[in-house]
Amino acid sequence: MGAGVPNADQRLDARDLAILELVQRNADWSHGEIGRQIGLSVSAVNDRIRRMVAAKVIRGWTADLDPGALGLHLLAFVNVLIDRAELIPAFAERIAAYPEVQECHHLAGDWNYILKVRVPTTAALENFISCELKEKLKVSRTATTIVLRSLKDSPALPIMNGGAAR
Amino acid sequence: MGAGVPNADQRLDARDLAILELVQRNADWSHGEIGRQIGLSVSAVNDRIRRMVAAKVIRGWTADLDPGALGLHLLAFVNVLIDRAELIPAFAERIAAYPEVQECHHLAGDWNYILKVRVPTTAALENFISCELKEKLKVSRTATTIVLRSLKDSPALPIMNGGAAR
DNA sequence: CCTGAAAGCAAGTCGGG
DNA sequence: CCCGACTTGCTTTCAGG
Repeated sequence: MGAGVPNADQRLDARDLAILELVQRNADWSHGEIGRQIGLSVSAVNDRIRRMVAAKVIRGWTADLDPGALGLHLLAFVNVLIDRAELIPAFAERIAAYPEVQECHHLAGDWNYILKVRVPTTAALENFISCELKEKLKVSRTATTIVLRSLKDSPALPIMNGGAAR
Repeated sequence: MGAGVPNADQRLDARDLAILELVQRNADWSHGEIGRQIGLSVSAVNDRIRRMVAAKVIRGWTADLDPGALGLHLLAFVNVLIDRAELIPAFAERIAAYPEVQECHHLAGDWNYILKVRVPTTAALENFISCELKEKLKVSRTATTIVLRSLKDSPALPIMNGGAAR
C-alpha cells in the first residue's frame, strides 16, 4: 500500500456524508427515499453510493443480528498478555479465525491485546480461555471482564457533518 | 425450558442459521443466490428472512463503513468509574447519545463501564474525556487504552451450525 | 455532476402441492 | 413448509443539460 494518508483523494462532500449516515443506520431504504431525505435524485444517490463502494468507503452490507436470539447470552472483554515476543505472530495470525472473537485490538499499554468475545455460557468462555487462548495460542496471562448489560453496542461510526456541534 | 428465555419460541433451524451466516457476511446477495448456496427456493428464503425480521432475530440492515476513510484514525477503550451511585442513572441515560461512543457496556469488576470510542485525533479524545465524561457526566475516574491496530473488528456474531467443530 | 425516462432484475404475493 | 409463476417496485443504465 502507498505511504501516507490513504483517503487523501476521496473527497467526501456533505451529501456523501449524509448518505453514509443514512445507510449505516438503515441500508434498506431505497435510493429514492434516500434522495428525498437529502434532496437528491435517484441516479445521483446511485452514483454516489457506487463510487463510495468502489472507493471502499462503504466496505459492504450486513445484517444486524440479535445476539440473544442466537443464544449468545454472554459478552466478555478479555485482556491478553503474551510474554515471549516470538509467540505473538502466531497469535496475531490465528486469533481472527475464531468466530466467538468479534474484535481483537493490539493495545498500547499493560496488555498486548483486548478481545471482545461472545459465547453462549460461562462454560464456553472458560473453554475458550483455557483451551484456545492459553493452551493452543500460548497466552501467558488473561484478565476477563464480564459485561452485565450493554447500553450501546453499535457498529455505526460517528459522521461529522462539516464539524457541526452537538 | 424455564421462564425468562426470550427466544424459546423462535425455533431457528439449521437452514435459518445458514441464511443468517450468509446475510451477516454479505447482505447484498439476492435471495436466489442465497437459496442456491443452501439448497432452497427463492420464496423459501424470502419467507424465512421475513420471519426472522419480524421475530427481531434480524434487527436491521446496515452499511459497513471504513473508519479511516471517514477520518476516524483513533480508537480507544475508556474504562469509567462513577463514585457516587446517584450519578449513574444520568450517565446511563445520556452516554448512548454520543456518536463517538460506539459501545458502552456495564461491567462486573473494578470499573462501572467500558466505552469503545472512535475519534479523529487525540485532541478530540481529550476533549471527550475531559469535557463530556468528567465535566458534564460527572465521571470520577477514567482509564484510557489506545488501540494501535485492529486485527479484527467485526459485528458478525458466531453462529453455531449444529455444533460443528472448528 | 445532476436530471429524467427507459430497461433489467429482484423482491414480495399469489395459488398449489 | 416448500415450490413456481406473476406482479410490483427498485436498481441500473442511458441520453441530455
